Amino acid sequence: MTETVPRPTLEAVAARAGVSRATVSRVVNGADGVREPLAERVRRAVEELGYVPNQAARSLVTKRHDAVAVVVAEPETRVFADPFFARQLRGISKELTAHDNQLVLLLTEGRDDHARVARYLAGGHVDGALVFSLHLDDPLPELIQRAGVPTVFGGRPGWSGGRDGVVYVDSDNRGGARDAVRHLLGLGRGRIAHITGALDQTSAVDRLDGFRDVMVDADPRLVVEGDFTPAAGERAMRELLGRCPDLDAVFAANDLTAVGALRVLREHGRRVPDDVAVVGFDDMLPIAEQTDPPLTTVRQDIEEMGRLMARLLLRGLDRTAAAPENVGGTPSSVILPTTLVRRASA
Amino acid sequence: MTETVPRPTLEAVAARAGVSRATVSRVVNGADGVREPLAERVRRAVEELGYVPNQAARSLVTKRHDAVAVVVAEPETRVFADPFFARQLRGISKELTAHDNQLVLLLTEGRDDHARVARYLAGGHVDGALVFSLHLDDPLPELIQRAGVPTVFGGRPGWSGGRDGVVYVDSDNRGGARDAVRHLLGLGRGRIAHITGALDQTSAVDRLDGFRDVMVDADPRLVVEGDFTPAAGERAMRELLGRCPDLDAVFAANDLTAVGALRVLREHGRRVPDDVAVVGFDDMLPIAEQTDPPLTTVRQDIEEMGRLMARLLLRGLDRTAAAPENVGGTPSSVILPTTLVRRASA
DNA sequence: GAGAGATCCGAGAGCGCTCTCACCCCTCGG
DNA sequence: CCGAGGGGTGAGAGCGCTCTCGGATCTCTC
Repeated sequence: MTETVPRPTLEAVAARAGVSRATVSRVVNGADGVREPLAERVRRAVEELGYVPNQAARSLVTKRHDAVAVVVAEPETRVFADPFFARQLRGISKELTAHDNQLVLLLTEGRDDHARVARYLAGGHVDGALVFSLHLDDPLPELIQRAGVPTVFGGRPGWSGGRDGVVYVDSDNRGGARDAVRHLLGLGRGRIAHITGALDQTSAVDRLDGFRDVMVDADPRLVVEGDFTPAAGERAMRELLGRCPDLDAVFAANDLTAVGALRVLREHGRRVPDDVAVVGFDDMLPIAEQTDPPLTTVRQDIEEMGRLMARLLLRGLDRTAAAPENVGGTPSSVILPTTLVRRASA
Repeated sequence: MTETVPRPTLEAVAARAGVSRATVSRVVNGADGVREPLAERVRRAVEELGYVPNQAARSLVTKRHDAVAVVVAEPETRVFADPFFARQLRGISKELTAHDNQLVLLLTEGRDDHARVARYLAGGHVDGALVFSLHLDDPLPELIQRAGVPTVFGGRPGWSGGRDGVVYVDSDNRGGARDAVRHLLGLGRGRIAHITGALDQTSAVDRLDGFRDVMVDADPRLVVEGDFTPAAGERAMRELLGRCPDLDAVFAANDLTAVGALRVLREHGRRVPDDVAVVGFDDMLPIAEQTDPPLTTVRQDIEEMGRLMARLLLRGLDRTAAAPENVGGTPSSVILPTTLVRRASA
């Protein structure tokens, strides 16, 4: 299991190179102002001793950690079942790595865990936080704000906290939903149903709003609440078929929901898209391509969302102060556009 | 974006409570030896000032971080595509959280990144590391060992490093494979093919060995190399059908591979299991249940593997020294049993 | 009621690093 | 050839915490 060995300190390197700690520090941190022969001697000493700076000591004085926490405020079962998260995480990871920042993943294990997370953030382990998938009644943003940790949210938090400094990255959920429904209308469909996502999340609410924007006086029985899972899609679809057997289109709050809906439609012998057209949301690959028929859906660039979240945070931390695009001071929220992807289901 | 505010220090709390730093430290760390009225005063001061200990300062002296790195030595595309990883991570996360340890996720972005990871581990950010999904030629274990970080591997590393202290958690891949093939034999199948996993990983090699244990003199044309992906499953299945149209069973190195194989079998009009029986490996839910027909497969408890990895590491770090099961000194590797799950495909 | 022993608390050193500031030496202009 | 100026280097303080150790206080016991 490889035992831990006492590491050489700056002091040791200094002694070996016959210089002061300050000089070694300068060389190690790439500051100039050390003449070449000396610098070389220091580098050799570092090499020979296998010196690696102690981060704890360093952060103690610099108050920087070069680490960012990613908080997923979701029951973990969902986190991993939903590829959405993975994509976003990937974007984040790329961006952070590019700026030499570490990613500290904080998974919450149920509600009580929020306090633990807040404690961790307040403990000064990380320079900032990226928070995902908040629910409306979630105490986390409140706690984080109190902890005073710079934060960027993924998805518009349904909460303003009285402060206007809340920064988030979101897709244009409402606009995307409108596009989806308009597309169905354009196909000549009139009885369009909507299976919502979990309505305690703003993304679900926004998509529902988009649906209603277009279907101003839709039959209320055509809207059924879901929760973004395939299981909910199935349940909701069954309910819809029972209530309104004459429906000719379904706009599902996401692709997973659509998958569930497709399954039930097939079960009931409804042909897609001939009898019922189906549109999803997310363009979650490869799922969206492999359904039968392949799913028409609203694409959002999830990885880009992640990347952007990280970039906004780092910018706020002055990490990329030198970057050319970094004019204009404090970062503000970003809404990414969506695009309709036509496949066979609608 | 919530600006960072100077945090109160131990000193401040001590001043407010009218005691020494030492006393506050004792109270905060739950050490006994502080009389109740005083302790209460300290707790109030902590509360009022919103004091949270500075971790950097703390680790500087204790040399503990209560954090563990999880290193995934896999091109990230695969990491997230494969639910395997998610399960294991979940087990790890649970166990770590239960012992108040943080999970630091290190994703490697290509080969060069190994150096970055090694540097991070050597930097003394974490108390130990959990490393996954190694490939045979991977330089990472070597680097990690040199960094002197206690480590537990997920899956037997195909590398011993000359030291015998390597600890890992693995499934009984070879035994599981034997069970799968014997099951097919028991079904009266004689022409059993095997689609391997990525043969630069020990799990794939072990499963192949298990296959050969039972099919001692199998037609070598019945073994095709894959890489654990559905795409490879399709390709390999096509090749197999071309080479040996008379095959009557397939043992796939994992469920994803089996999914690909099933697709191609259907395409070619072979009925499963009537014409060709198929067995997978992993019992990856829900995939394994939702294939058509539902997949017979070899189950391994992936989450438990993760949990166990974390437990072994923490034990090695003396975190759980008081735990009753913790007799017997240095932890050693664990091989978890597998079980055959019979569904419809074989 | 006094001494021994246990208990509680505070002073202070030190973890490994960064960063300021003062000092030294080297160079160059007059 | 001497003094001013500037760049290179080192001394030392201090980041916020833990932990040892000695002294003060308390509790018994006879």
